[in-house]
Amino acid sequence: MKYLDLVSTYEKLDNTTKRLEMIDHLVELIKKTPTDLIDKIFYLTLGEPSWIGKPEIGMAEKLAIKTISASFGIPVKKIESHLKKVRGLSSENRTTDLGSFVGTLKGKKQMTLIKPKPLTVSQVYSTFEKMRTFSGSGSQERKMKSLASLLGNASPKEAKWIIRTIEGKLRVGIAEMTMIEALAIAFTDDKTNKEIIENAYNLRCDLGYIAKELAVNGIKAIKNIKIQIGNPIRMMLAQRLATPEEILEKLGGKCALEYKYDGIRIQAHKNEDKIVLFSRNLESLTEQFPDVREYIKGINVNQLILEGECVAYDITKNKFKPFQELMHRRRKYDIDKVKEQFRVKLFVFDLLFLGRKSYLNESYVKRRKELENLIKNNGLSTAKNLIVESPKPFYDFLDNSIKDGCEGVIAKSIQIDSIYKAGARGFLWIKYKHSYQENLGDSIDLVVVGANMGRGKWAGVYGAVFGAIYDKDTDSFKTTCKIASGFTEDVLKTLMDLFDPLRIKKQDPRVELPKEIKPDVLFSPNIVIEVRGDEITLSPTYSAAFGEFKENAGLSIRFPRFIQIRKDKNPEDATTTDELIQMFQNQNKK
DNA sequence: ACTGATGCGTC
DNA sequence: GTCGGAC
DNA sequence: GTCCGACGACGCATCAGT
Repeated sequence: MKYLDLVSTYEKLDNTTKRLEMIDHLVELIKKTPTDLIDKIFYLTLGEPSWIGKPEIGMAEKLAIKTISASFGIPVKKIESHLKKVRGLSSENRTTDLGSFVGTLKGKKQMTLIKPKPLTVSQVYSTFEKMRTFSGSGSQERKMKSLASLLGNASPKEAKWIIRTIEGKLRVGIAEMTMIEALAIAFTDDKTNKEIIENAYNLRCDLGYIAKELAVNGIKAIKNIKIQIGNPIRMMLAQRLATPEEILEKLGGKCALEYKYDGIRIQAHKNEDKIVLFSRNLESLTEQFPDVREYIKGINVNQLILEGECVAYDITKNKFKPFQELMHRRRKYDIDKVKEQFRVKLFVFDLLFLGRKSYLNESYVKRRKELENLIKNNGLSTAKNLIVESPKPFYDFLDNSIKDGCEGVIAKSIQIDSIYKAGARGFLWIKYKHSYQENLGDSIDLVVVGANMGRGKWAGVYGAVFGAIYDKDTDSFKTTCKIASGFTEDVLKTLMDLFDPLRIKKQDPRVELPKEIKPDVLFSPNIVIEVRGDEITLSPTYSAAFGEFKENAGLSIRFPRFIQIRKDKNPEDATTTDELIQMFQNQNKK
């Protein structure tokens, strides 16, 4: 099979936003793919499952640019400035990426050369597989060589999509759910079968495998896919709603509330003495948390799958440590040392498998009850919970969760149909975070001092904007975060016009930008925007309130999002260093 | 042995 | 993680 | 309601370059 067959599907997908049309194109592709390549098609377009343990390719935009620079003899600087220019220009089409650029380069070069033989799917796939295996000194060079030779044999269109694949973003508007629907139609002529396929995918988490199984053994085999201890299960996610009242209504007037701990989610599998741990995205966490493995080992059951939130805990102060500190535990080396320094607790909140039985289709109430029977006297706790039937106790429980150092609550359906449903499907779980409460005092006003150009669907507008606070003592503006979320397309366009007259070539002397941060464009400090965040964090990067709480650290914002432009504010009216310091102190008192 | 750049994972 | 857009 | 893809801060691993 030619790689061009794949590429032409990509091109078609790229030219439409209609989902039904996309599915048609995918069905056509799947139908003409030989059985032995079906899994590879899936891996090339969606990526391979990470829990299998293969190393990543370890190559993304910058290294792709370096490769292109070497093989076409164009300086890296020139490619980067070209991209910047082109990203600032057009908006209608999505041809402003590195992949398209390579395509045009190839186009020019090929005028004089003989057309290369078309690449095959296996050729491209196996080159990527080979690149994963390179490591150690000189490995980057070898990866670039592999990529360069692939590009050398590629037509302009092939080159474009090879680069997009390497960048890790096809950006054509399809992902797992669309592929599943296409599978159902292609192999069973009945799109309602997507539920069966999705169900199997939830238990196997490898669409390449599912697709091949479907191609070889049909839908019957898919129905037979069952939980295997040691293979992760796709995690159930929570929806969001704006108020506790809405949540209660959605869940039928009553629900269970659980603390939403600020840590990382762990799915633990126990088979006799063998324990494996998975993250939310099904990466292995087994090696990182030997202490968690011990806790699980202590449960007196042979086969078990459960889920919980793993939080860093300060034993002497008897309270949680910030999420940032838990991240010290996500490491490969010195685990035994760091495990003492950052003790960890696991708050268990769900049971998926016990003995020989799947609990996925049991109700929340039953799963929770079984869980509470299991988690006794073995170093584990269940997530704190309460059943509520009205807003008042909801708010009280929420307040308590914040006082106890959590982010908020998860509301869970206690109806009979409240099964464990993988993916963010349905409204059986609804999260409500402290930060959703529209407390005006929680937002901050930042001066915009620069921006980066957007990519993909944001080509032609700013992709992110740099925000700074005002430091009265030094009469200067200190950056504290980038803001990219919360903009509508209209606002984004408005910003282009608004900042056009404020563009400057050289950095304003009153603005302090950390050297790690590289804006595409600089603005003279003028426009103020309102920004909301979940939390103020200690920052190794930003210079706002630098050194105030920690050596060589400033303050930044977790999950910053744009609220509105504040035309009524002058740059000197922005949130000040003192105010930010005050906010940080208040937050840590809780 | 160290630093900076880059990638990739958590949220 | 947050968010908005297209369906 | 679903699905998708724009983009955030931050910590660790890896590699190139010194």
